[in-house]
Amino acid sequence: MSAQLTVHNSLTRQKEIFKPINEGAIGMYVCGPTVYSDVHLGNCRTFVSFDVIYRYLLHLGYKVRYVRNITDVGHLEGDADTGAEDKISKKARLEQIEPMEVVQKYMNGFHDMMAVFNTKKPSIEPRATGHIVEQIEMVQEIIDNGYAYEKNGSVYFDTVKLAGEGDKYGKLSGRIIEDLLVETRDLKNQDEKRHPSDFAIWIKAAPEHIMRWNSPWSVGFPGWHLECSAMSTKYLGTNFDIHGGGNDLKFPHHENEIAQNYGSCNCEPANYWLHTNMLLMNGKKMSKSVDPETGISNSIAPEELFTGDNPNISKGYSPMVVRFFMLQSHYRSTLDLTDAALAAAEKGYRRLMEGNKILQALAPSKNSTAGDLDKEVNDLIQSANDDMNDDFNAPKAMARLFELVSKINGLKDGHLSIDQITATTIEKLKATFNTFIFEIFGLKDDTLSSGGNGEFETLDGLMQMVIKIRQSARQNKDWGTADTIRDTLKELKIQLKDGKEGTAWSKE
RNA sequence: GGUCGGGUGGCCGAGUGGCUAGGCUCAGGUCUGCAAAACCUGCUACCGCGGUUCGAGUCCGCGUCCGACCUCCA
Repeated sequence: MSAQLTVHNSLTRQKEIFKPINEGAIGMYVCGPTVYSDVHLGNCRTFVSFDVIYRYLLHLGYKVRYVRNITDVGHLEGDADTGAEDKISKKARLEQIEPMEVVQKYMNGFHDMMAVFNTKKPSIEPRATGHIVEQIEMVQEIIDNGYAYEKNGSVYFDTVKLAGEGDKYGKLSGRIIEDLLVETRDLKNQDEKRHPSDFAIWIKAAPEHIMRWNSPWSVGFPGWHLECSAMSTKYLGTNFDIHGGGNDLKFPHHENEIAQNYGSCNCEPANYWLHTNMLLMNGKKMSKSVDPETGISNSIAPEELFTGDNPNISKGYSPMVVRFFMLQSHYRSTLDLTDAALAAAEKGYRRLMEGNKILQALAPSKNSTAGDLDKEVNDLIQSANDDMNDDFNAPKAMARLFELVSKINGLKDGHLSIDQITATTIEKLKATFNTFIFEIFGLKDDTLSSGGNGEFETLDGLMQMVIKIRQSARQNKDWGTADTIRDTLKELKIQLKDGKEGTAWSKE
């Protein structure tokens, strides 16, 4: 716990004090999606995790250039050899449309989903096809430096040469070249490679391959790993602060990225590598294959999660509930998505939002003194900040907020005395909640009618009228009318809460 | 087989040497016309076996189970 930001660096496998290259500014590159199909829910978790990291860095006052690419060429099915097919190309062939149509369609869908999850847009979102020139230049540099060789129009990275120069190849993933040799299966066109662990950085296009560009070596297309090296270098420089991505990208993608950067400029791209862990469902990896016993597949699309139209869940959950659910675990831990866990998250999310509403309406006492409670509250606020500094420990910071919610409810209930908290502390608490919930965690309060244009005011006015009518019925002991009003509202998913100081309402 | 990471109370999930995580569920209570909400109280766990230590979910060793990557998958 300290005021200093520490991050877990995958490269060294330990927490390190974060020091940006240029004071006050941060360059961050995160591997974006390959847009050949609808966005995967696990992918959403990764980007929500990095969204919180991005938001927190901004909150700390850093100027952040956040680069997240769109992979629209080069990601192959199968090994990166000429026998395999580009994912985008394949989809275009199957759907009989232009590759760029495939890309546009799924990129739009991806952007929509990112908006639904309330993630901030990156500063730059470069596309691989828009940087073919840069990639060809990088291939040439790597060849010139002797780290790559051309064979039959394709260019391969010489992993053996790099591995011979210390720990430069395999450092991130903990792999050594001898192991790679043993593990590698029978691959097509292996004879073009000098070593099985070598990987393609330029691939000669097969006749049926639609996406192709001219290059000094052949009409072809860049290897998948190359785009991230080229684009991160272009927008963040040869050495930048943070590189992130899903855990599963560590090898081969990120390892090869590092290799390419060494090969082209003998420099290590990022100082800190951050990797998010996987999202599981019912304790297992999500998989579209159907279980022969149950007849259902262990997978769910984001839309299905919202609508509830999936056998793995009992009802739909709002995007903010899902985001809250994701925030309750650390980004480096696996997260198990189950119906029960989502239901729990939904309740917790509402408790947090309700707590904040009560807090914001809280009036400080005029004759208050800083008692024990004042200190407790200040300590909890400090802890929440410290937790975020400790490798972005959002779940722990969240726990601190819930402890504060407990205090807030106590104040509302009269169980705790507001005289024990100074007006300054109340103001600080209000600001802290708004900052954490909306700015850092990126949640939105969807328990309110969020239509804007005074829609909420209208609804609230109506509700106050209904509550008044019910109140007079209650005073006349007309329980039938009072309960009819309550039950009817419940059907409309509006809950009435009878308290000591009158009745409040909220949307479920 | 190799590499990496895990096994925490009914469920989810923090926590790296001694101090209540938190959310949800469940049980009892306060309040309430009844209910809900809110509040209070209770349920006090750390895969197994060794070891280090005054003291270990927390460090070390072995075993065991699970997941990821190595092969398309975030």
